This record gives sequence, C-alpha cells and structure tokens, in this order.
Amino acid sequence: MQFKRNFSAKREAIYRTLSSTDSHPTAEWIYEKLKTEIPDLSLGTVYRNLSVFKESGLVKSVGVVNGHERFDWDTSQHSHFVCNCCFKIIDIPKSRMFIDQNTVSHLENECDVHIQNHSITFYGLCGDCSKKISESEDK
Amino acid sequence: MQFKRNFSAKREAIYRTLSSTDSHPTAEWIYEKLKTEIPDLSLGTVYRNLSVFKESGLVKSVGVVNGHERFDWDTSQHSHFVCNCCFKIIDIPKSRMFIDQNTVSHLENECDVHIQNHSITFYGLCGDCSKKISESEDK
DNA sequence: ATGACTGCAAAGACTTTGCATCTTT
DNA sequence: AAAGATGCAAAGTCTTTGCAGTCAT
Repeated sequence: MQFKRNFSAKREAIYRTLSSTDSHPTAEWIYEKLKTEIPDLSLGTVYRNLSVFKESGLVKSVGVVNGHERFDWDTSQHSHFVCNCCFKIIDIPKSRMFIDQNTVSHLENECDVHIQNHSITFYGLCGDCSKKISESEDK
Repeated sequence: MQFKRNFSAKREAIYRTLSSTDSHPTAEWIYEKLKTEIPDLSLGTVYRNLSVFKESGLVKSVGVVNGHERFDWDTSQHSHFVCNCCFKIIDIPKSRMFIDQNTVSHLENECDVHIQNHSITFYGLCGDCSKKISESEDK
C-alpha cells in the first residue's frame, strides 16, 4: 500500500502503535494504548482501520488466539510461536525457512489448489510460563 | 481418551458425525447434519461435546476460519489448505512432513520456549474456486 | 461542497453458561 | 440417590455497522 496523502491522524496513530511493538497486539490493546494520547478515540475506529490495513496488505493477521484476533505489522514471511498459557506471541527468526517455493509448487499440483501463502505456528509454553509452572510444581 | 462407558448416545452421534467427514466442519454443521436424526438435539450440546472432545484430545481444532471454529477428528500431525474463497479445508497428505523433531529442538533452544505442537496452514484458492474465478473473468 | 473518517451505540455472529430436567447406573 | 448429560434461553465476548456529525481538501 502506498501511504495515501489523507492518512488521517488517528489512522496514522493506530499504525504507529501497532508497528512500535512486537507483541502482535489485539485491537483492544492498541485502543487502550492510545486512549491517553487520543482520548476521543473509539474502539470501532481501531477495528475499522485495522481492517483497512489488512485489506491493503499493510498489516497481517496472525490469526485468532484465545478468541482475539492478533495483528502483525511485519508482513514478511515468518513463523510464530504462541504460548498456550499467557498467549504471548513470539516471532520465529526469519532465518528459519521451513517451506520453499519448490515445495509449494509440488503441493499445488498434488492437491489441485492455488497457494497464495502459508502460515506456520508453533504452540507450547514460553520461557516465563515454563518457569512459573515448574516453580509451582516444586511446592 | 478412553471411551468412557457412559458415552451418551448424543455424544456418540456427535463424534460419529464429525469422524465421518473430511470437511473439517463447524459446530453448526454437525448440528444441522444431526437434526433430522436427533430432532431434540441442541446446538449447545454440540458445542459442549466438542469442548469435551478437544480437552480430552479426541479431536483437534483446525483453528478459526472466517469466524467459525473448525474441527478435525484426525489428530495426527498433518497440514491443511484453506480456500480463501469458499473456506473449504483440505488435508495435506501426511507424507508431507515439513518440520522434524530435530528442528523443533533447535527452535526451542533458539527461542527459549517449550514447543508442544505446531500447525501449518496453506491459504489460497481451491480447484473449484480457481475455475469459477477464471471463468467469470473470461466474460 | 465532496469525499473520507469517526464516535457512538446498536446490532451481529459465534460460543459459553446457568439452571431445571432428564438419564443412566 | 448421585453423577453426568442435555434443552433452552440468556448472557458473554469480540467485531461489525448504520448514521449523523466532523475533518480535510
């Protein structure tokens, strides 16, 4: 997406807030974060702008985790780790490429489909939650 | 999960319906499918039993696609293709293993996480939708 | 003025839940 | 009786939307 000239102040703030974190936030998180700075912001506007960003390809959805859609400003191909306990999302280093274009081509033939993209998500416990759990088990 | 002795008739029917299809259905789909056979079935019961199945590991969730959670009776590791147009879900042949245990171990160290499982999903257009779209473009 | 954007609140969509009832052992 | 399962409808949660008002050009 080319930044439109009339990228409104609120729209800009929403994008800026999203792109300033690696937490893959929810709409609500962005809204809460901006409320102090922009008191008259409404949650609907956040949702509306995230939809605009998604449609234009400016941001991507990481999917729905625990009932909340999570967003990512980094639209380049990379995988994620989702903690099953605290639902934190961590980027997998981009050096980790699990599926190449050649494999995709073969799959398209094998399954009679046209593949546009793919997503890889690992699930488990993040370092923090692992620690907490083993500590509570020690008691 | 061991089948409990008191696996109720409705619970059994819900599982049977799910396991008789490869469509990765929604709760609603299962409910509609069973309504004729079991007129006094309620949608809540379908949701409740799917939760039971999920918790016990009898079935897996494929994730939320277009707002609807999709279920899979096949709990073995395999990937999916999701059509962005009709939201059909297709199993990727199990011969296609993209990530091995060794890679997972390395990732755990690299990212300081404990990985329990992972999911790979391809998105694009299924054969049917591809055809429909190219036909409509021919006009 | 014109088109784009937003606040607000209502509506929507999917899922969960409380409670009384009904089964099954 | 006791534990488990269900129907029904209400409640819950996240997200979308209609509409009137506002902003930028």
